[in-house]
Amino acid sequence: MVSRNGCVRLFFGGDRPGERSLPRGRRTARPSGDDRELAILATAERLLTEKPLSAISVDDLARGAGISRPTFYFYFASKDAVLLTLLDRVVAEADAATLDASLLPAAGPREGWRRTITTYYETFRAHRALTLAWAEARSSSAEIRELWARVSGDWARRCAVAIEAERARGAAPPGPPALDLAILLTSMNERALYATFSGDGPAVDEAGVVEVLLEVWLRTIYGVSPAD
Amino acid sequence: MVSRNGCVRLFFGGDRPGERSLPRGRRTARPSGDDRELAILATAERLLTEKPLSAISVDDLARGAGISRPTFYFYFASKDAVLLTLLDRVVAEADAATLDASLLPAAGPREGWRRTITTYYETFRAHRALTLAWAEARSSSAEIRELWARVSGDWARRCAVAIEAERARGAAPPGPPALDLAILLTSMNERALYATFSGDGPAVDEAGVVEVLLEVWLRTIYGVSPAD
DNA sequence: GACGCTATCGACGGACTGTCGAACGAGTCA
DNA sequence: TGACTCGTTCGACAGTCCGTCGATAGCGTC
Repeated sequence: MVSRNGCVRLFFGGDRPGERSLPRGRRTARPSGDDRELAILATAERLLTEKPLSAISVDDLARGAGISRPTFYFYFASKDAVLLTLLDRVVAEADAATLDASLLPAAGPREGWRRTITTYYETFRAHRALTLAWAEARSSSAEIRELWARVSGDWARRCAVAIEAERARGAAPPGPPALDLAILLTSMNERALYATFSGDGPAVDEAGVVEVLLEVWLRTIYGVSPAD
Repeated sequence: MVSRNGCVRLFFGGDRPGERSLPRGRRTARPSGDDRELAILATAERLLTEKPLSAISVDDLARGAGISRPTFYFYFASKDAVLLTLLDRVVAEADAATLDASLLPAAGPREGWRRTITTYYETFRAHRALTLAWAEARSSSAEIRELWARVSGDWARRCAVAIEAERARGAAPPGPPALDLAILLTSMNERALYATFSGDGPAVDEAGVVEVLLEVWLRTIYGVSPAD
């Protein structure tokens, strides 16, 4: 009796929403394992829009998917594993969106950076509940922490490359190491978007947050600081 | 049988470390309630340097303080209440440090903002374990979330006032609402320091983080962004 | 010396977790 | 046809943690 995990993640890694394989007409008496899996994932995403991750038990997920608690463990090793699978999907989506955005030609730096920030913003806004759960689970699950570290590390490295390019072509002045700046700016985006989505703590309102973020990015990358 | 909480928080609010009242020589047979309280708090702070908040049980705290688990509940309503008490102390310390820093005259803007950021940084660095626990508990406890919201809100408002003053005296150019900028910059500091302290995810190293943060603040407050 | 306040703990009930082992249905192969 | 496997399911168990109730014990005090 081996858990199906791992396979699940690979499955979703290569999957695009709405592209499920065929068994549309014929049906076996019992729903298939894949249906169960999807039911668990759907239940998780639905419940997360209603209450925080910590208030959702394995039993909730199992009942929501129409199975018993032990059966849940046949599909996923834990509640965190479900979240991880869900996040893999969002990450894939974000990567695709970033790629698309980077292919379009930009009118100028402001336009280019605005698109970069907007892409990031829209991707997570589209999965607001998941984003909040992600932040919550980062404390409790090492795997989720690692996934996050990888994603935000990639993101920061990509931005650093872009900053260096701007410096190389003379559009941006020299300054602190580009990677350090990129890390700080992406950290700011992460934290600011979390605050805006969750609504606790001081936050810039949802309508204006991208423009203000953009302004901070532009001033940081293209501006210079005064000498005392 | 009423829990002592609330009183506890007031007690610590007005307390400075090392200023305990007198019974140094004489001793009652049983350690007093205040001793127990302090023992619990000390145990919590010690254990937090060894493992994350989620890995510490009420039983751990009780045993560490030399009492049984039910007795723990005589002193604190929950594990989170202990953390809240600890955090109140750090917040008081941070407020005092900020006040001290704001009284010194600064040589110029760079020097002034550096001191502001350094104060914030040093205060939390001095209680690294607590800072990480704080972030962890923000998901699970509404009270801790509110304390955090209050503290970081105050902090952002104070910075906004300073930015407006710089604009008023002509040292800083106009730009987005000062409070929005202040919220983003303080969010950046918060997230960046957490990353630097915890070491997971991309982070600027501890030696350099204040200088790079400072550069982002200065460019954002005093710089201008290019038109496309 | 009876009363009340502070402090203490054993024991309980409840929520949740993760696992073990039995069982059941569907396909396959002798 | 029966036996054997494999994927799937769940009841039941053991374990951890939590928060509470009720009994009790010392200390001050009126």
